[in-house]
Amino acid sequence: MESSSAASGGSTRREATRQKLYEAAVTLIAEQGFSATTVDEIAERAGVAKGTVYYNFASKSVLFEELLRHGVGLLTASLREAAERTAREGGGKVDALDAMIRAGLVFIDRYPAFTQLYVAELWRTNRAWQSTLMVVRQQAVAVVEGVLRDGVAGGEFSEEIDVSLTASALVGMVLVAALDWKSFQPERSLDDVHAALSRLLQGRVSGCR
Amino acid sequence: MESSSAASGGSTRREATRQKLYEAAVTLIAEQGFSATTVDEIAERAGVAKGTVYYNFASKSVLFEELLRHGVGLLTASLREAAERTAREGGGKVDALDAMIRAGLVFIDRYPAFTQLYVAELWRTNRAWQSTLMVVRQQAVAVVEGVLRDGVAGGEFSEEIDVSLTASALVGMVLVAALDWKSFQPERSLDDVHAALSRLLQGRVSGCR
DNA sequence: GAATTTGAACTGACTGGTCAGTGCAAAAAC
DNA sequence: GTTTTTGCACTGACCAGTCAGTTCAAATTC
Repeated sequence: MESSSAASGGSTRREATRQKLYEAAVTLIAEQGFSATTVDEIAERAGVAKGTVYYNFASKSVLFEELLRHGVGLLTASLREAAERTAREGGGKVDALDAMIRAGLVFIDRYPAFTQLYVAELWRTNRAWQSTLMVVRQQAVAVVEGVLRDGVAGGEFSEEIDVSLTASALVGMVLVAALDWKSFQPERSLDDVHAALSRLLQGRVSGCR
Repeated sequence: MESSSAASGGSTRREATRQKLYEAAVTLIAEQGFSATTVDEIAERAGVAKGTVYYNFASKSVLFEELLRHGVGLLTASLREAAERTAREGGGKVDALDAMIRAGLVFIDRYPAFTQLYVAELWRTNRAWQSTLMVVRQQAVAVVEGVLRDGVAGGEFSEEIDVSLTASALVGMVLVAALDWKSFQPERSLDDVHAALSRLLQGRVSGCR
């Protein structure tokens, strides 16, 4: 009979409160950082009693860790989807990279606070959720690396390229450009930003005389 | 007879303790974040009493702000020097960009903790030192933008490029690649990393078939 | 050149406040 | 009638910032 649960993951009501808590936590932590954000603030912004936070999550750090997992899961899925879509449509690996750049921009456009918070935590050492972060980072970067590797194997990219470093650099390019976009020129359109990054990717800035 | 001070900037002893405090603070804050790092920890690692911190800096945030200013000052000077050197040696703007990439890598190689901490704070809003951070960021990015602008004016780069976005993207490329290098593949050489990024800059990954 | 003074630099115990996490009885939702 | 949420008082640890007192090297005096 499965009692009162929705299809997959537990009761709907509970899921809704958890979602509210995620949303409250993500913006507050993006603004202030993890330690500077209090559980009382999170509860207040979510419109929920403090006790409810602890009814739903074992601790403040657990809430944060699940938030990270949840967010990066969305990003990874989106990147993977973009790569697969171009493959289905018969595009080359350059098109796949370009589509992933766009997917990254769309993600950041939609979840700027999450991105901000993720970047702020990624290279920290000595934190409780460091291992979670590493796992989850690898999932996302692996998608980009996969496309690069396939491109090299298929002769579309030079054999000289360093897959993992290039993947990091591409991620960095999109990440920083997008965060600056959102922070300092939020009025610009996504297409505009995408065009600028495409141009850079294809070496039309400094190569290809 | 000018009493007990050394030539220019206040007593030497004081300057030495401030330096020790900077060094202690930068690593601790890079590891744990600003709020999670206590003044007691900073004092202990610097081998100094807590009171000394407050004798030398008005508050924890002021210490941090001065640290930021100090660090970004070093970076900006280094980028500017790289650009000027290539100009003196008759290199083009592509060479200047390449030299700045190297200068960025050298800086991050030398001050990884500072870089880490800077990235973690850069896109936060609502923090006391936000305005300091903006000013200081602009100084560094402006150097890259200047080279791009000159390159466009001199016909070396396409007129289509978006200067400020491209500058952000380039900074991001170097930043993320270097942080990943230091965090996950620290055994690699700087030349190696530099070569990979040069290749990407010159479009030899996906453009220029 | 020994004795004394000066003051910048430093010390560390202490204070007042903040915050994660708890406990629980009653209400609401399902 | 079970699950979830509420409201709120409470605890104990932790921490930024303070301040009365100490140190010591250079300057001054004798």
